[in-house]
Amino acid sequence: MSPRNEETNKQIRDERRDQILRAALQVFARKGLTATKISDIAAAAQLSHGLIYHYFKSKDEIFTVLATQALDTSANIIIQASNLPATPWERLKTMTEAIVPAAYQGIGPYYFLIVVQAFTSEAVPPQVKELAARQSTLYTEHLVPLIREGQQRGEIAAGDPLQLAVSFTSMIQGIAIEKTLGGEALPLPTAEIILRLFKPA
Amino acid sequence: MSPRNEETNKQIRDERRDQILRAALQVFARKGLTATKISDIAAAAQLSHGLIYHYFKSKDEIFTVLATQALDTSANIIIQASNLPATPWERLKTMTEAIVPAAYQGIGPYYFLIVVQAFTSEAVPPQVKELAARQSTLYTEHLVPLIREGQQRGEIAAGDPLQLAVSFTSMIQGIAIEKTLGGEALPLPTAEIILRLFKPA
DNA sequence: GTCTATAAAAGGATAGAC
DNA sequence: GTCTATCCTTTTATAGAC
Repeated sequence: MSPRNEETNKQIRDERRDQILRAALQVFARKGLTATKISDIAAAAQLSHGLIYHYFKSKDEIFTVLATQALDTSANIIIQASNLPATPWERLKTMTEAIVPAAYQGIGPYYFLIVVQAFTSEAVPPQVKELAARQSTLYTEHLVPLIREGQQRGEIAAGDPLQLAVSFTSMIQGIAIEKTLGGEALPLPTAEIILRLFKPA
Repeated sequence: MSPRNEETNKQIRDERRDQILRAALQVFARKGLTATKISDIAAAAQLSHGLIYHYFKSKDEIFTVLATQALDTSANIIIQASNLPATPWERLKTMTEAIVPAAYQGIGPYYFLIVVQAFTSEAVPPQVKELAARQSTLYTEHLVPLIREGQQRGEIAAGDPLQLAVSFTSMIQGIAIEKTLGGEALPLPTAEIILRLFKPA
């Protein structure tokens, strides 16, 4: 029980935990929660399935951790950009340009797919369902005033602000889905194209 | 074995088959293929689970039937509108206005969710995966020339036609997802808003 | 900390009665 | 045509060895 062993062990534990989460993220994104077997995660992480249960209580717990990370991250992008000292249009632009790379690059798309599942599937743990619902209202609470303000300044097309907000989030989610189809790399919409949804006629 | 009994039996069989498919459509859409238990479908259809196997060979077969219906229907909308005798913009408008009610009304959204699953989940039967891949190329084969033509006429914004086609299909899929969140009825984008993606600056 | 072997449960699919 | 009871595979989760 020397201090050095303690520390080394903690490092190993953290490393393993991360390893499992990284592996689970990709399998969950591709197959969904229920279709993912613990043995799938174990294989992807190159660990025995027994060890998974040493680090997590259940499959649902792993999914919940990942979904929480994903939902929090996306919420933070919205909130941060909403509070910038800039015009509504510029804030919307900044927001979109922050989301686009997150949706397109690296492991970002996997997280988006987890979010999609959190929103769409009833097979998800209740805790995740609740969090998703809360985040959904959070989006509109930040986006709607932003859009309304932009409309008053004539920067954004007229119409129901909530409808525009829904259009925006729909587009983002749709892109994340499209991103996963592509074994071939499809050319995904740029921030400029997405922002056309808000352009006055 | 009188003719009357034969006919009546056929009616009953057709009725039951439809009943099962209708029930399965909604459960699959909400929970996904793997998370849906045969007993879920049976409960939704108000039939015993044993009877489901009298009409279908397996859970996968039911899903495959529904996915095929859904993918064929969506492909037909694209193809039909593509071949109209009208300007590219008008064809795109017709197409969008045909998709919007299909995505918003009645059981349409459920079918869209099945399509989303066909595209995104690896847990889906291989046959469905192949069909989805084929439909995906079909979309672009019809949309890309349409967009290119519209660009030549100055009706559609410049840029990679494939990228615009992907933007369009992403938006549609995203809307179908958003539609299912809403216990509360969210105001979904109109065809007019969707078409802004193609509007020249 | 990690693995293998085993128990326990869940769910898909079938058989046979009505 | 329909249901209930049963089988059996799959998968989750645990126990114990290393």
